[in-house]
This record gives sequence, C-alpha cells and structure tokens, in this order.
Amino acid sequence: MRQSKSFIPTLKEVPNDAVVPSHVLMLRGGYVRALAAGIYSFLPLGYRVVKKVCEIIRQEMDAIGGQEFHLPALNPKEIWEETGRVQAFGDTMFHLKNRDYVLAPTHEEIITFHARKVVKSYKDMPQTWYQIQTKFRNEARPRSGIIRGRQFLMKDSYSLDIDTAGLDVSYNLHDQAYRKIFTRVGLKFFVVGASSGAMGGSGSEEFMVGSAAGEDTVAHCEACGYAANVEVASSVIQPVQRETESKAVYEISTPNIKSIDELCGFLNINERQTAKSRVYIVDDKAVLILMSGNDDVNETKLEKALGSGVRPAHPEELKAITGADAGSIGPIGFNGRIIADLRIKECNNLFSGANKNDYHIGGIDFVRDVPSIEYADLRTAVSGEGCPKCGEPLGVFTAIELGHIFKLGTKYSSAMGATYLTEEGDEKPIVMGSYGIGVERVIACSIEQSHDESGIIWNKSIAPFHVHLLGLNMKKEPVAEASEKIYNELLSAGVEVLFDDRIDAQAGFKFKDADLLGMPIQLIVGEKKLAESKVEVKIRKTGERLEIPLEGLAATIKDLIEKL
RNA sequence: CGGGGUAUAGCGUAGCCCGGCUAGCGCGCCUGGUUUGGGACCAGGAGGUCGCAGGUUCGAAUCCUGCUACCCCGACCA
Repeated sequence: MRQSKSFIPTLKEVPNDAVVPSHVLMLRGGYVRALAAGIYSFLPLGYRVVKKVCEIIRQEMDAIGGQEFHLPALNPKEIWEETGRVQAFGDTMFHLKNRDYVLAPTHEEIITFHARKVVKSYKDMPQTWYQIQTKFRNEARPRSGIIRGRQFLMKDSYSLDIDTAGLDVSYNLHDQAYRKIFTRVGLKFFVVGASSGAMGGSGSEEFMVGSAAGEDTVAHCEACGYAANVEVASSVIQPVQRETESKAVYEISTPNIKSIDELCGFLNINERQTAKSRVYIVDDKAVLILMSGNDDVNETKLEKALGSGVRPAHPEELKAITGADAGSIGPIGFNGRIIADLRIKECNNLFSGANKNDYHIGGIDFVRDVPSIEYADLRTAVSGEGCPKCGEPLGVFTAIELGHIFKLGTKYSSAMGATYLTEEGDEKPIVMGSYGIGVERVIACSIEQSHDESGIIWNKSIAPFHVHLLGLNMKKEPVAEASEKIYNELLSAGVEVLFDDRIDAQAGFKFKDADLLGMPIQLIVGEKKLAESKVEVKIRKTGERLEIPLEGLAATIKDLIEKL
C-alpha cells in the first residue's frame, strides 16, 4: 500500500480525551477515530489489524470443528423475553424506539432459537456454531478507548451437546483453541477460574491479560500458573507468632495518632505487633474486624465468612458503637462480635485502640483478654506473597478479560424448549456452552503489552503490514527509483508492505511515523547506503539495525520476517 | 446512576478568578522559495456561531441559570 495515497492520519500530539496507552497510540497512529463515547470507527490501517485477529480466531475455531454463522444484530424482543434476559440485562440492553426490537448484546437466544428448530436428534450433535460480529451494550460508562465500548466486535461460539460429558469435550476444545489464539497473537495471558455470573451455568474460565487499564485485580503466579481474582485469592504469609510471656494490659496516651504507621513510629514498634480495627455493619449489628498491621480487609472474604452482606460503619456510627473515632478503636471493651484475621490467631502482646480517642492499649492477649474472639482468613493478598499452590512469589495486578468460556448447561435450551430425542427416544434439553472473545480487547491488549514512547510495536501475526518501506528522499531520482523497484519486488514476493512514498515528508518525519505505526520491520532506502547498493533494516522491537544488499533483497526480507 | 473535571480553528493550548477581545500561541493546512537520515527554514495566506440556550451588563470567551457532549474515579459489567 502506498502511503501517499492512503488515509493514515497520524497525530503528533496526544489527543485530549485519550488516557490509556493503547487508546492514545491507536488514535495517534490513525488506526481508529471516535464517533461518540464508546463508539469507534476503524480506519483502514486499524481494520487490517481487526481482520488479522479475526482470521486467527477463525482458523482456530474452524480447527475444532466450528462453523461460522452470520447472525442478526436486530432481534425481536420476544425471543429475549423467553429467557427473561430483557429484564436481566436491564438498561444494558439497547431497545429500539419505533419497533419491539432490541440490539443483540450476545447471541445465546438466537442460537437456541435456531437449534430448537433443526437440532432434533442426538445424531445432530455435537455442533459448534460461531460468529464474529458486532454486539451492542449500553454500557453505563464506556472507558479506556476501545477496551469497553457500547458497540464492539466479538467472537462468540456456542456448543450444542447431548450431555455434560459432551459439553466437557466442547469446553476443553475451546480452552485449547483459546490458548492457541492468544499465543498466536503474541499475548502474555493467564487463565482465571471464575464464577459464571449472569450467564448462568456451572463452570467457566476467564482469559486475562495484565494491564494498567484493567478492570479486575487478580493474583497470578508466573511459576505455576495459579490465578485468581484478588477477591478470593489466598497467599502464603508469615503468621505473627505468640510470644512466650504475656504482658499485662496497659493504656498508653497516643495524642493524634491515627494510622498504624503513626502508631509504630510513636511507640517504635513493628506493624506486626499491632492489630488494626475495622468496624463493619452486618445485619444491622456491628462486628469488629482485627487485622495485622496494615493488612487490608477483603470484603468478599468477610462476606463469605459471615454469610451475608457487609458494609463499613459510617464515622458517626463508629463513635456511637465504640465511643471513639477511627484510629482509636480496639477489641478491649468492644461490645459485640470480634473476628480477627488468621495471621494474628491467638497472638499476645499486641497494640490496638483503646476505644477512647488518643489512647491505645498494649499487652493485649487475644486468648486471655478477648475470649469470645473468632478467626477467619480475611486479608487481601499482596504482590510478593507466596503462591498458595507452589510458594513462589505472587503478582497482584489489574488485568483485562479478553475471553470467557462457560458451561451453560441447559439454562437456555430449557427456557426456550430446545430439545432433542435420545437414542432411547427420550426428550431432553440440549446441553450448551458459550465462549466469547473480545476482538478489540485483543488488539488493545497487544498494544498495552507491546509499545514504547515512540509508538506501537506490533507482533507480526497481527501487524497491518510486515514491512514499512521508507523512501527517505523521494525527490532524489535514485532513491525514488530504487524504492519503487524494491516495493514491487516485495509485492511480487508476497510481502505485506506499506510504502512511505510521500515526496513532501522529510526523513525524520517518516522515521517518527514509522515508529508510531509500529510495523515489525522498517526498510530504509537512503541515498548514502544506496551508493553501496545497500539498504538499511530496522527491527522495530529491538531497535537493531542491519545493512543488507539490494541483491536478493526480497528473499532476505522474507527470511527476516520468518525469524521474527 | 453517584462524585469530580473539561468544552476556545483539524490537533494541542493561552486568555476566564479580576468583563473592555478586533480572541493569542505551537502543530497542521494553502502559495512561493530553500532544504532533505530522527517530527526542517524563510516569506506570504486561509481558517473561530469561544459546546448550546437563556439571563445580567453600555459591553460577556470571561459573571449567573439551564441543557448537551466528552474524560476521570466509583457503582455496574455476558
């Protein structure tokens, strides 16, 4: 493709609205443009990337026997009413104003609709049906550019099986296909077991990629692959040891000391010698939670331990319940249920609040002084702590969900009457699975994982072009001539090449654009090297530069691409 | 939906508190010339309902009211 005739509107400055790197670079590189909040147009270069990602997905889906469909985005609302999901989606579903149609946010109902008409016998299964299409969700807050939009491209596949054993097979095939897809596009990903949420069903896994633009916080172990949402993740830590001798309880004046750090500084003690207090309201009753030092309470774990919803007590409530403000609350004299984190189980000689402002208490022995105390795992795992599976250090970071595979079971087939006859002649609901991949997220995550200050660094599998040919000074006859010749040679050799043949752009300008656009290989044709019958290659990823002879250039380049 | 912020030329911005604007600057764009290996230089030029509507005032980009759009944090998220 000739750049002089292409629409690639690059931007030198960072657009005001863009924050996350992938968004900034796609905008600056002329890959996408926003139309409205969460609605983007893919420009020619961006669409090439979309097509490449889709093609990889398509190949891997076809490889496990998937059959591609093209399904309507415009759906009669009544189909969605059969499964109660008009209500379940609520405001997230787009409704048309002048007809009882909705815009499909996913396609389980449509697949089930077709399945119930034609899949009538156990002999018709298994089936894997998929589509790569635009879906619509009225997100309350679109964000991070292309990562969370109101309109987005999604590969969704649906498996139809006669029983759960069949579903397990389909599910595992998808699991394997997904690993291949994400590996092929060059992403560093990991897999988290997840709850299946509003989709219903029994088992599911999320395919995640670490990113600062992520919406979930996860704990992940590089060594063994353990991964869990931080809400449920556990970790191996050093518990606080009970000392052999318990001191007596004593009150200490601690004026204006509020935080654990201040307390430790004031008393010259270690945070492990302290018990931090948090008061939660559970079923209208106050519960005191004690954590070691600055350990964070994990509210999901707390809710699990208590079996019902919790909320932190308001400041006014704290005063009424304990007689003190946050910062001076503790177990001694607390009237109510007290639960401590396992890390400080049966500890002694601890410091905590006195339930009196500006006072703390030392020498607390949970066994002696707080006989009614209970213990539970309540802490939030932190980076560097031991993996619960293998003990190696865990990483805790935010991540983006790229793909999600579910075992749906018979939720939709039962609701919509999609049944088949077994070998014995019994009527049974089809057992289904549902498997999604966010196409834009694959692209955004690739950029999030692979860029530098200058721009994008595409993995060759999804780069819009493999080679960016830069004719440095196209006003010089030898350069223009050689560049043209090379361009044609590469095209004939089947190399995907973007040719910067602009005559009015200076060398520096072309270099900057090339780095921003991020093709894996830059082929630089300049006057000086040309005099020696050579051109220069720059590997975008490493910055490495090579001089290669004109003789046999196309073959050399193909070789280089191969090795990337 | 709750909280915060922003809206001035294609992009990035100054001016707004403290009204006097004929709205300034950089990039980009057009013309001519020079330049040509890391976002060139000189000269000339075009481009603005200052988000929209109303109000206050002799006078509003600037003050007030309402609305809209976009961004961020949170809630939500197949």
